[in-house]
Amino acid sequence: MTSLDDIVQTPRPGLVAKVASYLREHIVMDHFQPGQRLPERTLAEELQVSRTPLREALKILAAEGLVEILPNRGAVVADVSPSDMQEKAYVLSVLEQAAAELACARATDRDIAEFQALHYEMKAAFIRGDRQNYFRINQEIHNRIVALSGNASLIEMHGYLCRQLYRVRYLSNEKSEKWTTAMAEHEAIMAALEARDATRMGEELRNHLGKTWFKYAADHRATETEASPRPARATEATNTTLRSDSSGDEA
Amino acid sequence: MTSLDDIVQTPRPGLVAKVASYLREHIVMDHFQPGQRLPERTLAEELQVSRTPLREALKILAAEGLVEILPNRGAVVADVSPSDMQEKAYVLSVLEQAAAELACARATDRDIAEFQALHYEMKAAFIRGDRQNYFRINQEIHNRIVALSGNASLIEMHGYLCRQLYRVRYLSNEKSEKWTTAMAEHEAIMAALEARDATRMGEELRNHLGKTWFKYAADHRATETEASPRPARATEATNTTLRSDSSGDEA
DNA sequence: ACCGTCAATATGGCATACCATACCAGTCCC
DNA sequence: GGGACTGGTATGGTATGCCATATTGACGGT
Repeated sequence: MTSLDDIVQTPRPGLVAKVASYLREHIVMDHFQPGQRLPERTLAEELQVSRTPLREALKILAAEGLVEILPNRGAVVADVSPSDMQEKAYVLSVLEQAAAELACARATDRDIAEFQALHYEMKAAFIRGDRQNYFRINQEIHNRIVALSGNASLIEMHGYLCRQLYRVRYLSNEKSEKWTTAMAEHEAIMAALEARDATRMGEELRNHLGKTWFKYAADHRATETEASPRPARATEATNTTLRSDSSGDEA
Repeated sequence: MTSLDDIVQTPRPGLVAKVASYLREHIVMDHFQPGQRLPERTLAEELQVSRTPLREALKILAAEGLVEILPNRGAVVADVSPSDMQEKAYVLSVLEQAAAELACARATDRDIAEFQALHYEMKAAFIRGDRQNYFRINQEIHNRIVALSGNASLIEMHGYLCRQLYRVRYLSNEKSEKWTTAMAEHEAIMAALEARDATRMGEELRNHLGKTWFKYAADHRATETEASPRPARATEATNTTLRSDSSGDEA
């Protein structure tokens, strides 16, 4: 009970919210293996919380599709099959297309300038071969397009899908050799935005996402047989992380 | 509030799932006023369950957007503003458009025949002035189109939005005088499906939904002033939710 | 030797008790 | 007389204990 005081320093957002954020983060960042069990007692002990907030957090994550709760058998990290992936990716592309159309109409010159800046930042990372930053900026651009749509529901559902796809999206980025074409598509998207051609931008974006995920599917099928190399408990270092952050996410 | 006992006899799918379904049903069917508080103890007593499963159910419903949980202040039935409504409806139209395109490609002759049957059933209800059945069959048709898309994620998100819109959707149906045009639009949708013209069907459907919701907005603004059967407090508390959206970047 | 069944243990589900916080009312001081 | 502060009460948040169920390993029968 020593470290409980550390937690209680930020009693504002509620414990379950913290636990949920923490688990969400780790699942999304692929620190937990898909299919891995999440036993309540041990996890609760590791996180230094009791089972009740943990259970409620798991219910939230289940509603978000990140974990699966099997009746009387506990929670496991959601295992998203490649076909699920493709379906989700399709919906994602539809949403982003719609977002692009809205964003095109709403974007100020200032917004477009910011997109251009991000775009060239990403291009820089691309040229340097800096996949980490490329990936991050890429995500940022997509998120901003959706944010610019101004449609809260659209933003919410986009986030929902992104969380489920983040893990594999990242891995896909690590592997793919088709960086170059993806970059070219981004150029086209930017051009459409600058021209404020909503329809074209939507189509380019949807096409871009479609290709990206088709590519992923190919990569995945290739490596599927030799997967699951590590059992990976991956639950150390937890005690410090839970309480310190999560005061304000956002941005 | 009596019927939970029937449910509680079967401990099969878990109590929280039952409580969640029960509350979801009642919220969606407009048996609870938007903004109405859901005090844990009294509700738990009424439902003959303890607070723990009720709390977990509320967390699920919060993740589904049907209730709002205010930190340290409890849960209230989500109050969806007209602008929220329109945003959600827009996303709904986008999803159904996409679903229609997929469905057009996948529908068998048998499926199309079934749609025609439903369509004429609906037309019958229309002519009889039977709004109840008209509404039900209408929903059924839309749901089947989405189901036919074969995309589980699309179906899921469509259901998610429908639950949030059901209440007002129903009320809108009760009031609107534009039945006739809606019926005509359905005719056009059917025609496109029969012709297996995916693009046209998508556009017709999206247009149809767009009009429906525009119409709703007009109706709602007209009756908004006199539409408070209850004092409807808790309208002030909408700004601070514990929900942490906007995760998708940052490493 | 193998399969089926039973029991033991581990784990999730639910209830309840306790604690923290927010809201409200009453009083006291300015 | 009004405003601010403080104590009480109502309500949500968290912890824990007990019960139900599922899984697994061992033993006995075929």
